[in-house]
Amino acid sequence: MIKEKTTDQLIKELWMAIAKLYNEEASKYGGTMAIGYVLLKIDPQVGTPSTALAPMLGMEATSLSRTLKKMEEKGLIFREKNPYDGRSVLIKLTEYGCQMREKSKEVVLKFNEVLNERIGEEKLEIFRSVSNDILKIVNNREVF
Amino acid sequence: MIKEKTTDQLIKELWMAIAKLYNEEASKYGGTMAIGYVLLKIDPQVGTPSTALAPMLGMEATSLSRTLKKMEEKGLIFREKNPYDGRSVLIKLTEYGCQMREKSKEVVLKFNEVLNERIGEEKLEIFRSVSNDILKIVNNREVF
DNA sequence: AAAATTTATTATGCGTGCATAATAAATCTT
DNA sequence: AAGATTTATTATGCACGCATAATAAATTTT
Repeated sequence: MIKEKTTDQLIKELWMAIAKLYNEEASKYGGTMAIGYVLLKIDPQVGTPSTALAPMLGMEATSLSRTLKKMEEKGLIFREKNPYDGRSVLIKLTEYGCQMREKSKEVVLKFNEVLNERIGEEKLEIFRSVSNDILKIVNNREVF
Repeated sequence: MIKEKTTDQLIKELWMAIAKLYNEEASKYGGTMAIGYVLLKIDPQVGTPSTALAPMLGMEATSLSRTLKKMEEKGLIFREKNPYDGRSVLIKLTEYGCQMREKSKEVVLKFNEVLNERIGEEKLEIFRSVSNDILKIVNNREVF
């Protein structure tokens, strides 16, 4: 029997809790967590190439496709042809999308602000550094 | 624009990466991440009351229901009536379930062992402590 | 004991990510 | 320019968590 909570499960619970909180906040103005994350990565002035979004979000392009479709249906974004590469597309925010982006930004900023206050910059920096180290170990498959 | 990666997104990416890794490992012997986690919480000798499982896993009982059903279909567990509380049920491992539990245990132990080696106990302990602090802040809704 | 309440479980639907396969459009070869 | 290849996007299905509502069974109240 594994007595104390393992680190992996701790990370799982932590992320699930944050996701739940973010979804609660987002649902107050008709959004979702995933949409909020995407909004934040779109440049409100000039837009962002669709190909750049997935890497920025650390996720697969295929996973993004559905979310972008929903965002288009909700009137948050529109697609503009990139004259330099006809396969890629520029994702741009609508006026409504810009407003929602601000809401998402507030939530994320507020949350991270609270973390800074409550945890303290020093410990939080160690936490972030260790997170990055684990991420590298996992992504480079240095475990199995 | 938020320049550096926010802590929440770091946690998201970290968990997604671990989940992916665990799913890869589990799929090698016909399992899944979620099933692995449940298996670990079931006492191989005397079984575990179904009501105790969700809290141990830090998840909702309703979320567990489907996974338990699949585990039953796969022949990993069976349910035994609890004579002391007819509403609750004792979840027990089959022989096959015990074997799979060992496999899951190996994966989790190995992963956490590597973390200890590579990160170092001291930094890892800070990481875990901060994780718990953030978890409390989020679960107590001390943010919004 | 019958009715009301509590508690455990299941059903259903949604959101979100992954993987694989299929499309579609551009680029490269010849 | 025609065909082959690469690259971006979408389609589909699975896993997994949540929420809400519906069931079912026990416990408590009367």
